[in-house]
Amino acid sequence: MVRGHRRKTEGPTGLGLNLLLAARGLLDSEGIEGVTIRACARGTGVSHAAPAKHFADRRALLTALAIDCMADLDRDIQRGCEQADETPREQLAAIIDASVGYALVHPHRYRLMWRTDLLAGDNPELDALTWRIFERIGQIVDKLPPRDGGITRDTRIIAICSMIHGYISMRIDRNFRPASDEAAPRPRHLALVDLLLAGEH
Amino acid sequence: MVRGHRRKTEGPTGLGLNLLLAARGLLDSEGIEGVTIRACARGTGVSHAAPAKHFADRRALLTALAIDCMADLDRDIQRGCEQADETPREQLAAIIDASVGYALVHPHRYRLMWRTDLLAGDNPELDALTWRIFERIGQIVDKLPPRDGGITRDTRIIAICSMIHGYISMRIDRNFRPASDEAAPRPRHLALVDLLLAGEH
DNA sequence: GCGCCTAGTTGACACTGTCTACCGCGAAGG
DNA sequence: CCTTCGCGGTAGACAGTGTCAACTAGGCGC
Repeated sequence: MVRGHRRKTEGPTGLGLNLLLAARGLLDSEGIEGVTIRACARGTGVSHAAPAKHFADRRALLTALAIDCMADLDRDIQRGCEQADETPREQLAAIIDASVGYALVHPHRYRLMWRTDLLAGDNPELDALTWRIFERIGQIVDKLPPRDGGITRDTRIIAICSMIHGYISMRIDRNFRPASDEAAPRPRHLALVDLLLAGEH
Repeated sequence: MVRGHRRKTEGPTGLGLNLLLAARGLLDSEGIEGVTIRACARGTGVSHAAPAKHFADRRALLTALAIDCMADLDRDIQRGCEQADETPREQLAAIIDASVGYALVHPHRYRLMWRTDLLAGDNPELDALTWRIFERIGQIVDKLPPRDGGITRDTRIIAICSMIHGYISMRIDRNFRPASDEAAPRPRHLALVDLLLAGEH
């Protein structure tokens, strides 16, 4: 499968890395359905069964790819947060802005990351990355005044994540009224910040 | 393809209907990947190429199935709304409750409905159903006091839909912290109502 | 009765993931 | 230096898949 001893927790090496590169290209150009083991093999100039030596099956390949993408997204978010003001509102806006931006530029990547039905079920690495992003939201929640009514920190995090994720998903999947969104004067996703922070001050 | 004259706008008939039934069964038991043309044909006791006479390709089959499911969901939502109080809060809670309920009982159906990348791109029937659900939210927004800050009606609708859809998607795809949700004392999705309506009164 | 069209049939093709058997080569051990 | 062994690659096969083409039974209009 993969060489036994490798320093630390490092991704695939050699051909495995090239396969992932090819997979990413296919994902961007043809969508998830286009990421096939054989197509990756062709794109790397290697026989159709070679990838099996690096990825147990297609799930494993897609999972590795999803981890890559999730790490990318997390990096984008981090960069955005660093360049923004420290206030909760600006931090939240930065996260939303970075996420929406990433998803609109790489829709297939965003879709893949969350399609856990296509990925390996038990995946600590992906879970850790997801948790990191959630926790960024958690830090924002912590800066907000506490809420009454038995609404827990977790619930507030989930609510924010849900709205962001739902908005992005529906944008990507074109579920909104025809182009009612793309043409908005001020990017609509920034209005979400106002709505999320309503009644918080 | 389909018989020329049919009264009004009616779904497939005869074998086409049985194929859809088989498809729904496969969707529920094996997920989207399991809904294959040949499996539907087998389940209906017909040759592997027969479905082509009723559905141009797999997309068309999945699209018809998605329309069925969306109509189901809409019916559930309607029933929920009718049994609830007229207040915006109760109406919104009813919509969320019905949607979450439907999605948790039929996760694959809910997933399929929104995977427009798998469905036929141009689909007025599905669009109309989606719009109907959106508009139910719109009616609730209309009952709320107006908001300042250049937040349009559309934006408010989109925000609410986004949170609901995002929450459901992440529940279905198990993206939340391990089971942190299923065990909540009061169903967490009802807390979303409070958060969505924060600062609205 | 004659066509013709509809809805089904079988068969084929290219593609997929996955399994098996093979093989070459470099490193380890004696 | 020679042997052995396993890693990373190869080709080939198998069961699926969607889709297309050719064929056929049967009912309808004329």
